[in-house]
Amino acid sequence: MATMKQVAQRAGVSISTVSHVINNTRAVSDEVRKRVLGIIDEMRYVPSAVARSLKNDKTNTIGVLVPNSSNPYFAELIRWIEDAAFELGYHIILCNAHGGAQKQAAYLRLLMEKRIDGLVLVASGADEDHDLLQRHESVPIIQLERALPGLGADLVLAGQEEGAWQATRHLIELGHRDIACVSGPADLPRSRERVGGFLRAMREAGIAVPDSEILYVEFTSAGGHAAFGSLLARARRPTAVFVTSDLMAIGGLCAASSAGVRVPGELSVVGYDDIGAACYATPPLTTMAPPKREMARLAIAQLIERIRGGHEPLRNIALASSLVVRASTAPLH
Amino acid sequence: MATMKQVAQRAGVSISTVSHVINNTRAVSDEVRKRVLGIIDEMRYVPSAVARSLKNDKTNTIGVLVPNSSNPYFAELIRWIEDAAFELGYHIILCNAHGGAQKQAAYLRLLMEKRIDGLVLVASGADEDHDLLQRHESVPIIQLERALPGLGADLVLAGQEEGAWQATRHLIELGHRDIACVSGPADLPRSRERVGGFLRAMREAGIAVPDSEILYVEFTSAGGHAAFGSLLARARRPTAVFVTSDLMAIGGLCAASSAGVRVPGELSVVGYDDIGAACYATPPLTTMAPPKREMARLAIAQLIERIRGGHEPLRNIALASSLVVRASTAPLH
DNA sequence: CTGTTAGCGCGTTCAC
DNA sequence: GTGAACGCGCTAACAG
Repeated sequence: MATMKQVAQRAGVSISTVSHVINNTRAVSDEVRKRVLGIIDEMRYVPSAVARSLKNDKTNTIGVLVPNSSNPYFAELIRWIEDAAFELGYHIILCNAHGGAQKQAAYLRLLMEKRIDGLVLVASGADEDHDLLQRHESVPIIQLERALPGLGADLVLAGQEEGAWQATRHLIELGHRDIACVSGPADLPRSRERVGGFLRAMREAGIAVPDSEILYVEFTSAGGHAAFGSLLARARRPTAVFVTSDLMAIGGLCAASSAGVRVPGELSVVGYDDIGAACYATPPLTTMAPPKREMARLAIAQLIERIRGGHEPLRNIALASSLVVRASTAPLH
Repeated sequence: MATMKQVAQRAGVSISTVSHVINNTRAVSDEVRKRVLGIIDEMRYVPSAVARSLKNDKTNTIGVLVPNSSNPYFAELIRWIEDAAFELGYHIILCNAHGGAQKQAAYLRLLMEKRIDGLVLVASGADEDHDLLQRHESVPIIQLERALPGLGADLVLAGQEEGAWQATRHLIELGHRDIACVSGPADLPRSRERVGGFLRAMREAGIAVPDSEILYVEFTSAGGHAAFGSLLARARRPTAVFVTSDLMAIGGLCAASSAGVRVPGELSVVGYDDIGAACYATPPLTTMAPPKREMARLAIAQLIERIRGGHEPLRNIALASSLVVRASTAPLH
């Protein structure tokens, strides 16, 4: 690939002149400018971001570390993150921690070597992440949804406890009292918060919740399917279920359908996340919708402000999620 | 962030010694090695990949350009691409063309500046992409699923025409003859190939296909929903539908359910892509499954071989998709 | 076994 | 309006 030097030589000017016509950083006679531009085009010269980065000590790159990018919720989040970053002239290095604390650590190391300008961290919650605290050194971090204990970084979230509370309220207001909760693994903070909101709503409504009404399963459609399977096999079935993610809820809907249980006729279901598929589930899923796009936008904006040297105290930005009522919930009988 | 020079100074050795202990690139006395390693740890020194890249003329980074990363099919593909790349020591820069030829061009430019080692190109098909031909200069490209006309690059695909043929055969073998086809926009090559396979299967079976039996809609669940809406409102309804993507099929299933049409009792539906949601649709969707993981693996392997200087003639790697029979298809009456 | 040195491609003084 | 020269952090070829 052509270099600036070659361009300069070919155009019969100095390297610095070429640099200046490229960056419009000082006056250049029209004649020289045209000539240089011509050569650049002719030689298909493309400036090297890596040399530039070395000089300027910034890469215009931000790392995005998520548990699993193929999960629709994260996929949608990433899409908006990418979008917002691109608007502001940044690129995304996509990193899937994918469960392994090991892979996550490897990625963090690589990101540091790459000298990313900032990091978007969507913590899985399996808190092996303390390694971060040591390494992040002055690399601005924005956390999405979940604050790592002790990591001094800004945070953007859409109150999960509050959202779960709201979803549960919806069911209670429809007259339901026998409400089960299907949650992801108990050790994930994301699960814990949502279950917390559920419990608070129930408590406030004066409804006792036996332990048996809360099922902890894998954070997948398969998990939801299994949970509904056992729930619906009971002698006394709940009349409604709050499921802490749409992915699980959709699995549950599938199980209900096979079991011949009508939703919402016999069973109301409300999910969480408002992934694209929720709208076309059978029946269309009532769910809590976090403002994914806004979260991404704010996260990137805040991160870039930090990158540009903002030294304000840490910010926690909390957004509200909204209940989207579709067809999977109905008044009790 | 600490630099190699500082480490060397602090350890009382030369810069090159530090370099060599880091890269294990020549013998270093145990004593010195330990000392240097100690300082490195103490100073939290992390080598700079950008300086290294400048020197070595490679970045260990590959660009991934897709139409829309939040589409579950692409999201799943990306996840496997990321996985395969990571295994081989490469990172991913994620780029959403997202429709705009403009954004795509901007990204390509940026990727060239970043000096990516290779590019994974999942062409949207809207062939504004000819700009590529000019710029890609010696940057190895691997195309997924669709070959850009005239771009001299390797290709990995899972025969779409063949897959569509197979899906249609499945319906025909179940006894269906009134089979409609719901396709994405007619101008997308992806759509055209799949419709082609459908038509071939029908023709081979001696079944005439009036134009009215092929609906072209948006490549989304909403599109599928709309298509099924109009299909099911007809006086004479098809008994089966081949839908060229699961996303559309799921939208269709939703429409069928609202219309009170039983699937597969009154209507068989087969999709394409085998996205995660297909398995938990209501009913679980019969669909063609491209070997996404294998495609990603092969694509990355081939790309990296090119990066390492492989100069064999261009390769077209074609893989077979497999039919996954679930519960959305049944014998005719 | 270790140190010195010359670039990699670019931005940026400083001098003309 | 233009050019020469230094250095960003690192690797590698060349001495010792």
